[in-house]
Amino acid sequence: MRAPTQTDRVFDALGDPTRRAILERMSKDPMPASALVKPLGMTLAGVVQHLQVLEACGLISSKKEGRVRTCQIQPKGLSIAMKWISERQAQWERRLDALADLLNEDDETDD
Amino acid sequence: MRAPTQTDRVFDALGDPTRRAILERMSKDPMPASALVKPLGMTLAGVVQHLQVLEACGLISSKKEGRVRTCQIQPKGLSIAMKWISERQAQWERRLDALADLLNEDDETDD
DNA sequence: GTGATACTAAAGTTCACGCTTGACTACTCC
DNA sequence: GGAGTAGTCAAGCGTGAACTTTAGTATCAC
Repeated sequence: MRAPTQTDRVFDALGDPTRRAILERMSKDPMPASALVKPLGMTLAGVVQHLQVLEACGLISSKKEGRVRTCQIQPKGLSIAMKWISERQAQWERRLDALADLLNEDDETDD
Repeated sequence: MRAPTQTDRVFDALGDPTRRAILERMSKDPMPASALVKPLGMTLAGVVQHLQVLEACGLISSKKEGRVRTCQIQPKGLSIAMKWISERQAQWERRLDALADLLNEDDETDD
């Protein structure tokens, strides 16, 4: 219903194993779409659709020279996912800390 | 075709916005499934299906007491996703470093 | 016991997503 | 120019996933 945030789009993109495989290859080297056809065992059109999703959410960028479009990872996109995860972890740790404080207070009142 | 790894399962789970909403709430406080019915606007059965996915991949854990099953975040699950992301970022940075080294070598031979 | 709550399990529906196909454009090389 | 390559676009197909519904079990409160 509500418009998807960039975090939504990034996690949606990362949710597909083929797209993660693309990112794994691209984090080693930039490459054109056609280079992914054989390793992924899929048509060029299929590959391109994945690349569009990855580019739309900022996980990769691409530049067309002549007839070949070269794509490369955009680390900033990954850090959006990173941020969401570490926020959840931080929240959980804050909760544990608060719990510990509560227990300490009980100890003190016990004295 | 090949069996999904835990990383696959974690990212698949995180790919759904409803499941991320569940994790956001649970990182503040543990809660039973029924507590999510109203905020998510969905039947209990639907909520439980999401919780099963989250538990199967290790993102949450649950314990049943009486008739209520209380769930809480399992930070270890999140760190699996974290690891994958930082590996990609590290790979990309290594690539940039190698590129920089190459340029430096060229500079030296220019002297 | 009765009724309400909290969950479980199975089956059915619906719709979005991943992928292919086919037709097209643009560039490169002979 | 012609042949082959790289990519784009639109349409369509099939499957899986996110729900719901229905029916059941177990627990709590009275």
